[in-house]
Amino acid sequence: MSLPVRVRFAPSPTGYLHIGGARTALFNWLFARHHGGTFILRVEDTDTARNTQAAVDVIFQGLRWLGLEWDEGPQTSDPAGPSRGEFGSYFQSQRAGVYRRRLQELRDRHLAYDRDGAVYFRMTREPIAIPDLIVGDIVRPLTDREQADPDWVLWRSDGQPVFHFVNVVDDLEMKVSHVIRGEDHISNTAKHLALFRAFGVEPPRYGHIPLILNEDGSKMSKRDRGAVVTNYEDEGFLPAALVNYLALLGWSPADGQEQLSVPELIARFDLDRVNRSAARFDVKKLEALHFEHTRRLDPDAYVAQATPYLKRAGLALDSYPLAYVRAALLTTQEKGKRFRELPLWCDFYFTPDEAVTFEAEASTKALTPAAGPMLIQLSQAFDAVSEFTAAGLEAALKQRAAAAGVKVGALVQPCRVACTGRLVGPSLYHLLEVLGRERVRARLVRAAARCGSGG
RNA sequence: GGCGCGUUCGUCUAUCGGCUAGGACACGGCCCUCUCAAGGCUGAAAGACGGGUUCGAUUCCCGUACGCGCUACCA
Repeated sequence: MSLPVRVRFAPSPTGYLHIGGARTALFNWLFARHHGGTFILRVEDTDTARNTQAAVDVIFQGLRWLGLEWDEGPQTSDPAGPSRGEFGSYFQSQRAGVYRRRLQELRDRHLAYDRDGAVYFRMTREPIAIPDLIVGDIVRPLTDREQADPDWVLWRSDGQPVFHFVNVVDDLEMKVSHVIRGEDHISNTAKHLALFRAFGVEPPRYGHIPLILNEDGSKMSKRDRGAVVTNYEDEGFLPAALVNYLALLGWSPADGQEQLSVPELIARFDLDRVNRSAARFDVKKLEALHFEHTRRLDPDAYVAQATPYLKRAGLALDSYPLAYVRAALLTTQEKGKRFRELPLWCDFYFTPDEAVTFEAEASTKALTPAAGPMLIQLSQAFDAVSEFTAAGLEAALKQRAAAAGVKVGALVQPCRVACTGRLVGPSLYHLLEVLGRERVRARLVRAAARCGSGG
């Protein structure tokens, strides 16, 4: 590893960022960060019919959400816009001159020639050995078709260079040291190696990583929800959790530790512990990691992450004092839920007392005729509490239960439903404290009246 | 069809010839408990198949099956 590490992620802007592409980007990024190298973003936008600036934005947004900042590459999604790095442009659509120059170079050396209006590469007739950092050394003999005619097209008759050519030229020009990409490119590598040889330069080192499959083992297509990175953002997964999960698909640290922060991943990631076999995507495990990462978040970060999702869901957070919003959200942190489902756990904080709605099952189970008087008594007991805190409220409620000769649960559930409208939610005493004396009183009284009427 | 890559509990994985095959997620049971959880303890669960090599194979080699990739003037 004498040369400086330079790796690249080279997506084609097709309108979405594939989860497999995201993991390829992640492995490249981790490898670069681990070795103090450079992570390059290059946009392969040669398909002018399909590629749009909006599609480029989707990729940028996905990478940024995951925290995969690039050291070299475009600064804006406009192909003609500015870029960072000395080897730009980083949009293939802007690099026609480079490709033409390189093509001429091959022609001058009689390694490229015209046939039927296209330019062909004079491919080696020998089997090609592909050294791979992950799969091991592979020898790929020529296929029967290649035996008959090993040469292949570099430049189409319509005036466009082909993928294999621009890919190699760019890796060469951008001084890429390691190519980490999906194993679907493993056979293509023979062509790429031959091209590097034709240019008379040392090829990069290759590492082909296995594919990601659906949960049922089928191939992921763009139609699969789980294949699209934005869906994970919409669902409210923590990016650090997705990064952690993705890293574990095909790679594992020597000691088997599974919860890893991004800095830990950077410190420990390397190619020698990457697998060779395809892995299925298991949302349950992602959820488990999301749970762990979420609980470990510092309170301010948790509030900052959760807030946009709740606003998007229509909760009027802005109508409440910041301290109240913060306290309310923090009662949900230990639940470790996806942010998308957070409204189920905290919408009652942001609902006027008279507008709390009771779920049908909650109402029948907890707001029984017998519960009415108990709620009134509980309300009075809470009024008598000097400090309206979780500890004080817990003591008061337990005292009330003992005095009434009922189990604590017989009081807890009616109280919870009265205040939240639901049977599940954050810790009761904590949510009462956050709601405060006035709101709690109003809700208990209102629900008590409802008990009498039989729902 | 040809060539290449892959194959350990349901899932992700550990194992670099000695394994009573370990961990995590998911699942079952028990405990704890203000709901749902979480947490603690615990249970069930794997080496695709067939040959070799070896004192000994999950580990090395070959074959078969299955999956995937490439085999384009797609990327």
